[in-house]
Amino acid sequence: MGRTGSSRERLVDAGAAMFGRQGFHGTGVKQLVTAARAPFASLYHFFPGGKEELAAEAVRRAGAAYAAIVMVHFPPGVDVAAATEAAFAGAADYVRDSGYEDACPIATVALELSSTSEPVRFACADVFEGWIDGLSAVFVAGGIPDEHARPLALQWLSLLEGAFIFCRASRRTEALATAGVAAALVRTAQQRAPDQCSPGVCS
Amino acid sequence: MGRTGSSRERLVDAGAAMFGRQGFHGTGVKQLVTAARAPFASLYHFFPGGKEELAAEAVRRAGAAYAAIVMVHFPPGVDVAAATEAAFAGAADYVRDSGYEDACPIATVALELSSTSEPVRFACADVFEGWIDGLSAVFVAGGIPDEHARPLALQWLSLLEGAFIFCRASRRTEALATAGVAAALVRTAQQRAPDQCSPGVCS
DNA sequence: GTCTATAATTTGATAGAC
DNA sequence: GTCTATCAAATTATAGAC
Repeated sequence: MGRTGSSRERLVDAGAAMFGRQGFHGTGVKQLVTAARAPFASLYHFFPGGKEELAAEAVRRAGAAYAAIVMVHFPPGVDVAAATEAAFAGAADYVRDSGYEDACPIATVALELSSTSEPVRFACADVFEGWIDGLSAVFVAGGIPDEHARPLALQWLSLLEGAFIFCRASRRTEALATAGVAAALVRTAQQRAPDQCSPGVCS
Repeated sequence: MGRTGSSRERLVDAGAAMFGRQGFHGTGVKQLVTAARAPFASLYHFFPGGKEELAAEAVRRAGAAYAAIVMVHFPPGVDVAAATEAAFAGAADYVRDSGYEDACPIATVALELSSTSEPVRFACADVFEGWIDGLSAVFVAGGIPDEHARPLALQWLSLLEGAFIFCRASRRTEALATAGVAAALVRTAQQRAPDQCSPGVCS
């Protein structure tokens, strides 16, 4: 985790990494402060709400970091379908290279806490909404009609998140490879006029 | 949970329900035996491997039950696209009606334990593989070319699993509705000859 | 802001009688 | 197979000195 930044920063970074890999309930606060090389008391000094408050902030940080990783594949002017293929291929490499430990940094926490912690659920929803908005924007920039951008982004991200689950359980990248092909269908929408829209690419 | 079946059966049923909703680490063994109305000692009598061994069997039971729920929408002769729309609409109703607590019964456990419990990871992978095979079979029966069936099933399930995550976090059904439209694209593959296959529906 | 020590509870799991 | 009692460890969180 390194020793960069303040104790507070290191706690959030450690939380982003550990909650993402082990989940919320699978990560102990002692393990967390140790990994962060932060004083134990600092956790409750900076986050009076304890583990839950730290998790909410860790989710936001992990979400922002992951958005940046995905958006690297969408520089201005890039072909949307080609970028999609590259993004899914990159995700597959990343999951495999981590020994199938690292995939989506917030999905596990989202599923664990969406029914029991409103602050964390809201943080997850907020991160997801940011991803949808970001993808929609690059889709529009890439020539996708405005009204198709959001549903396509949602389908694109659903394919990615779902495939992550299958890849981690099977320890194979087949699901991400296959999902990437489907996500690249954005090019189909790109080549159609809005009034000829095929069911499946718009909702 | 009822008081049907043996203690062993009730433990597995309770595990299937509670691990699905609260995750593995979020469910305590005491809470579990209480819900199952089973003697505490029975857990370790029937499952010497403890919580982990019970979880592996609960995953298999929950997976089989969920497959049945989905397959209800695919009776012999049904139109695959129509069945897909019905299945996703049914999933959206189910998630909403549960207060966004119940979605995929094994996804949370799969993400929590895929890196730390080989028996549970394998059970999840096994269940997923069964779902893929089952869906592939109904796709083939519905006229999808053999070589397209498995990738389509994987894409279909990835869309469902991913959308579940977004729906639970956002407490809205938009993601499932949108993913359902994309999944219904199977009809596109159905109407194309294998050699004219569009990228996105085969891999 | 960080230290040490510990409170208070819960956890998963076991022992031995019946 | 089930009972009661309990263990040892880990858990989140807090108190009070510095």
